[in-house]
Amino acid sequence: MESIRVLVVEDHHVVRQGLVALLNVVDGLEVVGEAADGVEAIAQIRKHQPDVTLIDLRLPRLSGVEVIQRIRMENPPSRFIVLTTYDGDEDIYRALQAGARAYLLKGMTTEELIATIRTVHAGKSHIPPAIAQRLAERMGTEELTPRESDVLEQIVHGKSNKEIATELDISEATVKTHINSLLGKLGVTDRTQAATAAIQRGLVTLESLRKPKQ
Amino acid sequence: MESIRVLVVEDHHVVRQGLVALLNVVDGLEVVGEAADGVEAIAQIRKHQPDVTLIDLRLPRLSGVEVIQRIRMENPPSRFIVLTTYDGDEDIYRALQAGARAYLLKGMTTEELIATIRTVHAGKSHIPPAIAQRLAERMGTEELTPRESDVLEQIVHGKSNKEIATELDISEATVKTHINSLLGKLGVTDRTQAATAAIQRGLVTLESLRKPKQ
DNA sequence: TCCTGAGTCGATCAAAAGGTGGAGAGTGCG
DNA sequence: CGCACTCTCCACCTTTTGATCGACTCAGGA
Repeated sequence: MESIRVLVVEDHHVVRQGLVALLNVVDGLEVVGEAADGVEAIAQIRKHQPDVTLIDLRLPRLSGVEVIQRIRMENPPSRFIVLTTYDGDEDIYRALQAGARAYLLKGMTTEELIATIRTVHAGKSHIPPAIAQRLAERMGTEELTPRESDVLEQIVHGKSNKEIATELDISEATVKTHINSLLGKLGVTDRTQAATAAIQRGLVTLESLRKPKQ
Repeated sequence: MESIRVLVVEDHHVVRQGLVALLNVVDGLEVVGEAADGVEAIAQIRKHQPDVTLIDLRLPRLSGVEVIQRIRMENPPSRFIVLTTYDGDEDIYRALQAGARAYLLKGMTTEELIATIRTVHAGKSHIPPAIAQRLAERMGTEELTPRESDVLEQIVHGKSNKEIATELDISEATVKTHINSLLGKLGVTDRTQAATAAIQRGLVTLESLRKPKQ
């Protein structure tokens, strides 16, 4: 019988090694390649045409979501299992939208990992109940408009309404309008809750907090 | 020549396997044990008396910092290398205070890992420049009092001053006093900045945001 | 004992934030 | 074209927040 051909995409060296080491001793699985960033991942997928790709979402150069989107456009049969430590809901959401078939946390057991690879290879999906639930909750919520997202980002960065107005080159009244709207959509009552909700959901990355620009 | 005896403490299965697999092929290193949580870690350290312990800070049952503290009290020669994906500054700070000799990010290369193990085994310390810098910045900042920390936690949870007063059973005036004080200590100007700063520095965990209590 | 730091509270005031309603301009779509 | 949506802005109002005084208690250390 044919082995399932697996590609591992993960930037953390130690984790990647761990995955490869784990998978290589399993019968019926074969690791055909590794990649440490998004660009490399695309090259490897094109080259090896793996049955299943294990992919981290946080990757240098090109995010996991982008990799999935690009590959899905050119080669439908490729299947993705998203692997992450634990970020926000937003990433999960986008990855599944992009066409990932499964989502695994890095705390999983070896058995879960292997079972999921087999499930996905068989053409089925696998979403942990805890994640499925949060995803369902998210479904009911409205999307923020681009401008509202801009404002939210500024809020997370600790800007006052006046500062946001200056930054985005609009009036303070408009800032208030957007805030009022986004508070409602996020289901919160003030900017502090909006900020923590945004961080929690992965709408804004924690890294971006450290650096003032980009 | 004798091998350096290493213990690996890490709850994420995949990462632990990766570390063990990496270390076992290195000459002069020997992995004498593994542990997946803090309690197990203490048992293993007592049993195997490793030269160097690689330890994650986020562990079930007993945190990495607590493990280091307890072991340091009973057996001075044990040496610790803290390993983490990337949390806040606060954890790094406490781990180093507790007696850790080095701090490594999971994105490190195999070479860095091995070199650090050798360095630490030789009795020296190894702190990456980026972390050393942030640590230095932190030194200048004042510590929050226990009560201020309570208030900050409530702020991060999106509570208003009135709600905080009720929650902590003090008057709103007192809440304001504490907030005024902690804003100064954190070097920020409003509660939203305080909230993001707290999350960033690891003063409050993101997990605690999801669950209302505990 | 005196002093310090922490915690508590009050009053007052200015600034910021949030809530509501309305309203015009632009875009894209059926 | 008409409709929906977004973005923009204004006015008015209430509530919240933050800043700055001062003051009392309590515990612990010099």
